[in-house]
Amino acid sequence: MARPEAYNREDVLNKAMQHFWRHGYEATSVQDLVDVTGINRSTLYNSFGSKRDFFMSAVAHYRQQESDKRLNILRNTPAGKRAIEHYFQDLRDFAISDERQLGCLLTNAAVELAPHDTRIQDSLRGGFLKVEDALCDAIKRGQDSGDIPAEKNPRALARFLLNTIQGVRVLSRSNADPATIKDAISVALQALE
Amino acid sequence: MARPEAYNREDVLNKAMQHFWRHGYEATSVQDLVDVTGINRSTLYNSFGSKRDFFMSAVAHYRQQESDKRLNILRNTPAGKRAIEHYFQDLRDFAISDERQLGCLLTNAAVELAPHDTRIQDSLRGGFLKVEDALCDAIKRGQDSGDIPAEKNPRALARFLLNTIQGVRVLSRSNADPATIKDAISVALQALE
DNA sequence: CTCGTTATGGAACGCTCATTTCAAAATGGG
DNA sequence: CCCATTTTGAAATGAGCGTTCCATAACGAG
Repeated sequence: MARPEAYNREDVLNKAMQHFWRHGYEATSVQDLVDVTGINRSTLYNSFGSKRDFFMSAVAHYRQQESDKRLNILRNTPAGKRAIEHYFQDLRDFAISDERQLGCLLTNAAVELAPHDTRIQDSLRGGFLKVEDALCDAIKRGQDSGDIPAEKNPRALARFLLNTIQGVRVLSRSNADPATIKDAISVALQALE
Repeated sequence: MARPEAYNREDVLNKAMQHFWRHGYEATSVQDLVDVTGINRSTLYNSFGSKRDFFMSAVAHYRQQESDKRLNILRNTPAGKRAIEHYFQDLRDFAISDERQLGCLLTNAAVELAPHDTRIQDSLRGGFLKVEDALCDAIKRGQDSGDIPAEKNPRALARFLLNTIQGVRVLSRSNADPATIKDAISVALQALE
């Protein structure tokens, strides 16, 4: 009953997300978004709202595509300790091969925008909490099966691991020596012993 | 033999640093810098160069004022383990009382700019390496005095602690729950046992 | 007191920013 | 086949960006 859209929403969101991920929010102009997504300015404003709205959608898209993909490793591996080791192995492999220095969109956005935008801050803290909770569940599974010492506080351990993840995201975005990242992760995982 | 400067260089650098620290690079305009430092536009360009140059100077100023201040805790406490504990206690106290969500200027700059500016990236990596080296020295002192297990790899441990610091900087900038930061640090320090 | 030198104030530069406007184009139901 | 509805394209908006320019002010040396 009306003219159909000439673009694919998923595709556009993905391209915008990639650009924000690499360049950050402020350094990305609406013109950049027009160029990289291939859609028209009007289409952008009609379908995705303001630049800030578009960014929020890109963050949500990231949480669905990238974040959840990695969280599922954590949730779908029954053995808790193995789940965590697998998760950090993936994190390490991505970090040391991250030649474009992407880091993590959520971490990047937190550092750039969290102090000035509570809407984004809340979304990001929600994303971090999901990771913390998934880690905590995995730790408890590991304790139940005897792979992780029962006397450890699972919540504190999960928070520590979340903190370690954030550190790795910063280091890989700064183009740190891969050995630094490897060492940081392998020492961190000693906390499970 | 010529007109003297009407401003104090240290004072101007300090005010600019504070503003960049809180707002980041891109979100800070030259007009903001003029307003916050009180100096004139011409004076700014004559004495500090471009906005990017000014930012580099602010980062250098931060490394001298803030970073070195904390590094001296690490270097001046003879007992290595105590030095590290004291350093992290300071980090924790700052992080949980960091209501303005400043985080660390070096970390913030790394996340925002490192992938796009090798000049800044090199400066920041240099700053991180100084922390890593100071931690490594402190660990070795702790091992010599028997406070830290001798079988631990001091370099790997130092890198792990550096990574932990970066994580804390991200979490405090995101306005994380203080308990999260406390847990992350106290579990991390178990690595010295 | 004057002159060379440097700092200052403020206007002006051209450009890019995020956002809006509006007519033209493209559809499917009646 | 045409009309109601929505998307699309391109131009325009005004504000703000980083940077430059130049006349004026303020000093120390001679």
